[in-house]
Amino acid sequence: MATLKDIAIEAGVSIMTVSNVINGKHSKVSDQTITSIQELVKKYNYVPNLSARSLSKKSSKLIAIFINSYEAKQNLFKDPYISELFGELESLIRQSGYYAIIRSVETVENVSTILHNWNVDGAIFISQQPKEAMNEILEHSKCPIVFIDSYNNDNPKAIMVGVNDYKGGYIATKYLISNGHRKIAFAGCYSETNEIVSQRYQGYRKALEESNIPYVEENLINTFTRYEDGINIGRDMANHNYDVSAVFAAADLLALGIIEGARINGCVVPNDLSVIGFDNLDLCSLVTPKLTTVSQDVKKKAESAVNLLLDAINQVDIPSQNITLDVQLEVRQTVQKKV
Amino acid sequence: MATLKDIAIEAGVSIMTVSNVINGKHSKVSDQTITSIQELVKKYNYVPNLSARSLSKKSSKLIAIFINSYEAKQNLFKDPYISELFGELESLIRQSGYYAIIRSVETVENVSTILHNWNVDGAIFISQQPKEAMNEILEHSKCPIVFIDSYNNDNPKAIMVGVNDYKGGYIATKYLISNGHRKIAFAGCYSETNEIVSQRYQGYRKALEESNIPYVEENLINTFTRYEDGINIGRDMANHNYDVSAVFAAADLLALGIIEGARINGCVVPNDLSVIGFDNLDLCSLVTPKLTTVSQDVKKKAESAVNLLLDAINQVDIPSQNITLDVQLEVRQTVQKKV
DNA sequence: TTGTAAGCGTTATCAA
DNA sequence: TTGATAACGCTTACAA
Repeated sequence: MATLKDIAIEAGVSIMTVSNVINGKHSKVSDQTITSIQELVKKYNYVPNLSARSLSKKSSKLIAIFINSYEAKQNLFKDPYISELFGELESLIRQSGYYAIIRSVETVENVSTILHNWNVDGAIFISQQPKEAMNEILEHSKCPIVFIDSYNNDNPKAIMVGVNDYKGGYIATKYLISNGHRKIAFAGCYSETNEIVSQRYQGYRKALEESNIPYVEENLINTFTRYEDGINIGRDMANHNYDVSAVFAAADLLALGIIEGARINGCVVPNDLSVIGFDNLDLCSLVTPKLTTVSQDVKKKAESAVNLLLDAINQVDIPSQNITLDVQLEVRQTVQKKV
Repeated sequence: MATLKDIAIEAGVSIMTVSNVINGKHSKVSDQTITSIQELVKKYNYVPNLSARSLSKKSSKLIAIFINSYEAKQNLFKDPYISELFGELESLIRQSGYYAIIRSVETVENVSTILHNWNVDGAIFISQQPKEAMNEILEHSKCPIVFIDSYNNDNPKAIMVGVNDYKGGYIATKYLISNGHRKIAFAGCYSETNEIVSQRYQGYRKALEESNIPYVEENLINTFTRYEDGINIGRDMANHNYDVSAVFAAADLLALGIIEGARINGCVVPNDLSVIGFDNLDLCSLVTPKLTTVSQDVKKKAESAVNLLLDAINQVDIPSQNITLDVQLEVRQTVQKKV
């Protein structure tokens, strides 16, 4: 591998002159030497050693993408929402001239180690982090970090990108109610620490309340959000283990599973059961019946995350640290008027 | 950030002593100093600067994962097979003490630049590469590279991991024939350069030939392999644009799309049409009817790739450079005896 | 058991 | 416009 030194020697100039040409500081070099050096660069296929550059500049052009190691003991990349988001992020990072290092993490220590190991310029978390973890991570790091889909109002260092989960839960439930449903289940991975789902759930509760529909505890179905989990719930619905005419599922995959599980057991959506999902995966408009769902714009989410991060890296003044993207209802075919 | 120097000063020893402790070369340091240094390491949360280490060791502990930028103008991570494979690879790389850098690439030059920029120890391609691209990449790189799902018999430097695509096409078609089908379509992204699909196709042809079934050119359906592409094909099948009673689709997603497209248009699988897919995604056994498919073991594929790569990095003698994993037929519910 | 010196490839700083 | 020098944080090789 050719180095600056090699080229400098062959060109009969100093290393710094070559370095300046490489870095486009043309004001500091004569046109003559520029062209002669550029030829040599081409001839030897010179590419800068980024470890060396990183060492000397104290900035690596690396962005770390972190993801939780497992959920339900499963490769998280099997989740189509996560994969799509990841693909968009990678693409944007590359187009911005950065390099993406991907890392699944189990503990908080893992994170700061990586951050310092590689002198990364910034980081993005693509799966939700509990508030305590966020605070600990932020405390130990000096580079900006964007958290996607996390909630934390207390820490000013936290840069967050998310969607209006509360509104999502609200409009979905409202829509079911406006279609005459009053017995509505909420299905999702509900827990104190899962703010996303809590928010969607709060929106659901609010909509019920506004219509004076009494809340029924049994209608909160706490579950993982994989397709197979939905299958089980759909089966239970078909078997009338729940007294509901509609379900709001906090993830499309879960909703699709519910529909399938119900169908297998003789309960047809939307005739016998109305279902709304969340995410608006491509799949929603391809299956039958097409899934009515709360849509979020994954591309925009990725863009917002990368833009915020780059602004923070470049110390651009950011109007607001956080971005909450809007959601909207995609009305399709899985909700029917209750007669 | 604490450095070796900081710790050395505080401990009143030389940098090298600290370095030796960090690297576990305990034979070279007295027990006393070891413990005192280890305390300081903990106190200052010392983590080694891997850029510096990489620079001086000429090895980075980085493994690059490459993927083609786009297919059908689409984020490739939307493909569940790719995502799952990627997730497994990331996990294995991490567990092996390496760091994964992910990069989508458009041109061959991109690749060698990254390889040299970061001094990566090895690389893995997770989407199929044409032979010429492989050769060019290998020529310009000195680190070992594993190609998943690529075909190249000519280049001894190429390390390849794949599945027996030919056999997959063969057993799928054979199974359809044994169920009385004689008019069988092949659907896939067929082209001269797409060896995977060509192999599956050759297997299909071979099976037809063995049963003296004349080959019908119209039954080769050349298509992208997304769900939505399948929808269109299924519709055409329902409308009898093809004179077939069965389809072998070169990807599960495509097969599922075909089934759905057919169903929407009044053609029920397996009663009116038999379908076999390829990959054995989790989804196959969750949908109705459950998809009969040629299964490949994605986890094993990822393991094979990482193991071969690590062996090559560590110069372990490898019995064979290449691994071809077996495939088998998963008989489920989408093939019916033709009456 | 401990330490010294040189070098990895680059950039920043300052001098010529 | 060009170059010399030091520095980034670490490891290798060798000396004490």
